Amino acid sequence: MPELPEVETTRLGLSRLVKEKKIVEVIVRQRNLRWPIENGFEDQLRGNTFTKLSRRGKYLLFHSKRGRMMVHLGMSGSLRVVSSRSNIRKHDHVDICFDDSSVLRYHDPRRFGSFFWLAPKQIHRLLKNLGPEPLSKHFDGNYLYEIAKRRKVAVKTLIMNSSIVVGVGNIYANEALFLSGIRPDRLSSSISKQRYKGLVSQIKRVLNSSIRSGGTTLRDFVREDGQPGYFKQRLFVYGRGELGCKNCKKLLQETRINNRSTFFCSRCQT
DNA sequence: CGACACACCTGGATGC
DNA sequence: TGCATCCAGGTGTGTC
Repeated sequence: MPELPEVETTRLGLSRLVKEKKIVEVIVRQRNLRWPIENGFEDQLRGNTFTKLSRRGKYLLFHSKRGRMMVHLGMSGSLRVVSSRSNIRKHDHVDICFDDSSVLRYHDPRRFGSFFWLAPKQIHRLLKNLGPEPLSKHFDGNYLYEIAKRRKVAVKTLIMNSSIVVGVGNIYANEALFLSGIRPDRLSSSISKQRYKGLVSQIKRVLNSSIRSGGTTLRDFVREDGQPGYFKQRLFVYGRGELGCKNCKKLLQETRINNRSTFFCSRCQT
């Protein structure tokens, strides 16, 4: 999936294309996503209009007068706006059709994504335990250090825990640890406050930088217009297992932490 | 409470 | 060509 930059890229791109249009039809071809799409979901949308598109972590929230549609893209989901209802591909699970004949179309081969309808003021249970936004001022070195010193996990596992901070997935966790010179397998409680300040600023930097490039496309992520993101070319470690460190040329190490691919330079990261 | 394995699902790459 | 195996951007749930 989509990590935070890809979700934000989707939000920015979709916003003007879905707002202030009347929804005339909703077609759900596959209800069995990560959680089944509830019966009645379509009825909440039909005749409705999106007024605003926001994001919490990796969840997109489509606001309307009657409530909000909450969407998660899972590992392989993407949303785009197409000009007509035709040309349906395999794994196009949801169509939201507007009165100008454009269609907001959800595509997701692995079906780890999800769609929910939220009543006004309802806070979904999946949003209740989320940590701060990584790009907000609430996420800083002091905050992360205070949590880290009480935990006994690898620092990479720490920053990928959405109850501590949202939006840092496997790609950007690898990148931010490289940029701040911290080995991903270091025990969270063994790292100084100063180094956490550096880590936090690199997390913010890499996420912002990727949003500006339209996110990272590895295989199937596409933006709202069907174009890939261009941040892949600027990755320092993720997916570069056989290659040398871009900084010192030493061969990168590849390992697994929490069963996720992990890349680092044993010279530049300590 | 924290740590961790496992679950959900398809498709692409790789190896025999 | 076919089949088995492994791996992939996430994260909630259950168990200890």
